[in-house]
Amino acid sequence: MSTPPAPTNFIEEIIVEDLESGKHGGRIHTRFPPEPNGYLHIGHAKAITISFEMAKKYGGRTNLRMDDTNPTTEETHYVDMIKNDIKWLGYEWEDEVLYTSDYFPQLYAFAQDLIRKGYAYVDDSTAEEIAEQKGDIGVPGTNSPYRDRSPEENLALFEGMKNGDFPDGSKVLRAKIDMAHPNLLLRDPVLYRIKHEAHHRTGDEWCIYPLYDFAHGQSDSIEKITHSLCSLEFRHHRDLYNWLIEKLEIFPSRQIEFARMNVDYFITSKRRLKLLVDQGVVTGWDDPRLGTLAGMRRKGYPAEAIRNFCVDTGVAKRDNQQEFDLLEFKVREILNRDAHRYMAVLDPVKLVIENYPQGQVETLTIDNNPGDETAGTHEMPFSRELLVEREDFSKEPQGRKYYRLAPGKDVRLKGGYIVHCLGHEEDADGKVTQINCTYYPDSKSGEDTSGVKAKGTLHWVSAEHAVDIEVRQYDKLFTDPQPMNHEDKDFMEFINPDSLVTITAKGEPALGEISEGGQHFQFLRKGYYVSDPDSKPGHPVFNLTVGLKSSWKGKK
RNA sequence: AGACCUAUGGUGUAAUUGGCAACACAGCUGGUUUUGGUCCAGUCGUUCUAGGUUCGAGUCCUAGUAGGUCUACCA
Repeated sequence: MSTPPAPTNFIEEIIVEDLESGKHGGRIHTRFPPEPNGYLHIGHAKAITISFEMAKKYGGRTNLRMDDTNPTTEETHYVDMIKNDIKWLGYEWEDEVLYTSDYFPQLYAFAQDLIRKGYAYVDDSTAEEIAEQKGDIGVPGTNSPYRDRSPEENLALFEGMKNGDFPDGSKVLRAKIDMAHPNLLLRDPVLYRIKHEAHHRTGDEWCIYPLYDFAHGQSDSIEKITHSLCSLEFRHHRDLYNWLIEKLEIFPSRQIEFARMNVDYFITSKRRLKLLVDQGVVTGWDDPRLGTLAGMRRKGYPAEAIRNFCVDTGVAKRDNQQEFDLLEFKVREILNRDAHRYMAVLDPVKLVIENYPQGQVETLTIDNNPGDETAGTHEMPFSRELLVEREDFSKEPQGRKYYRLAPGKDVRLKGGYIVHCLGHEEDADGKVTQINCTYYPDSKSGEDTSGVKAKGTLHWVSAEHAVDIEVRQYDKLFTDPQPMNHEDKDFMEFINPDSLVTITAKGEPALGEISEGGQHFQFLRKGYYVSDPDSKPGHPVFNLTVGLKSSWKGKK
């Protein structure tokens, strides 16, 4: 066997150790176990990345398993969304999607085994009574009065539970461990509860359902998962995970916990996400302002960028808070490489080239990506009347490092000519209505013999040929990077009122052809944009993915 | 308060397992550029505290401090 790749974090160190010691015959098998009751978000992306990449790196496999043990909250709809999101992220699971619910018969048999061995009992206590029996942190609990029922009686009662002889909440199956254990989870945890409720896959077949602690580890074991990776809050569950594996004498999967990733401006709490959707703060679970996979996809974040972000932020056991800047860097990194450059003027003002022939239209060739020769070119019309960005003109520029339009300045129109700014016209309110220029006929891009030097280059569109495009200017959803970390204030108080500003902009003609979502562009000098699924023929819609980085401190 | 986990620049992650604390992002300077983008160069700044072991400690030991997790018939 060849030597395994060098580990880059503590989990990989464990994997390498296991590989070298020949544990499980050198087999590596991980799993991602979402509960199908909500949408996947950036935190899940981290978990997915860790489990899938780890297996990939060490020649292992990864299962996708729906952890569907609670019929009350789970729906098939979510299963479909989850599968779609994971595929989009770029991962393929082993074989078919697996379901914890497929193991219900096996889990039931495990429970019977536990009962026979004297490690579990049926308890008639109410939920409140069980809570009381738990004791408290640092205070031992008390035994349930039903704790010492015989295995025979327990077996019969448990079967009765399964057969629907008892109403919801009247009985539970509990592990018999230690009511004084310092880990509260080992104070006779509930293993099975009665729920006369239809399950999204097993229908009415069952009226008892296992709880997480009696389903998750057992499912890992059934699938012979070697390394079960989960987040830190499950640390205390590991003691129970191991106890059950030991008592059941089943395949010893190993649980390893890592710190989950937090990202500035993103909320990952299912409850809060739902609140934002229900209250109409955002338009849905796929709103581009949310940290859901569906939202980030709609915002134009490439899957590759999200994967890189998750991988490059590493794996450790301390709480972490990732800066939004890094995520945006990862997004720009991919988009700069891949996105084709087009021109769109967000806040247009007319620019007239006085010495350019009336009615003349030239077709100019624009590089799709100056950093990638293979990306090709596209054409756009140039004419006497153009539209340029209002902020690219100044009546009285401040400072000598001003490269844009101002009286007396020379500026290159990207892919076209250099123009000389003469002045402007304005309305009664002092608002600029037109910029007047002349152009240097021998300064055409690619064949410039004018000798004129223009420090600035601007984007533009031909007024006559430009098309209306709907542009959704997204900004961060919150005004605070960690809106839920304020003890005195609710996170809803930090909603950014300007997180979405919708405008009608002027795009170059080619943008008018866009009629479907998911196409990435760079609007020259403005930012990266993606066409939105709301786009219709004749009505293209673009979402701001991320702005271009700017080192210009003159404005904004 | 019991138990468990964690502590390295502004953020995050490394450090050949006891041997010159590095990489990325962010910030700041400058250069290139038909995007004030990209790219390139430079720069800023770090081992929670106190003891101890050792020729030598971010790493090992002790004590403290700080943060996190745990008392659902949720996962």
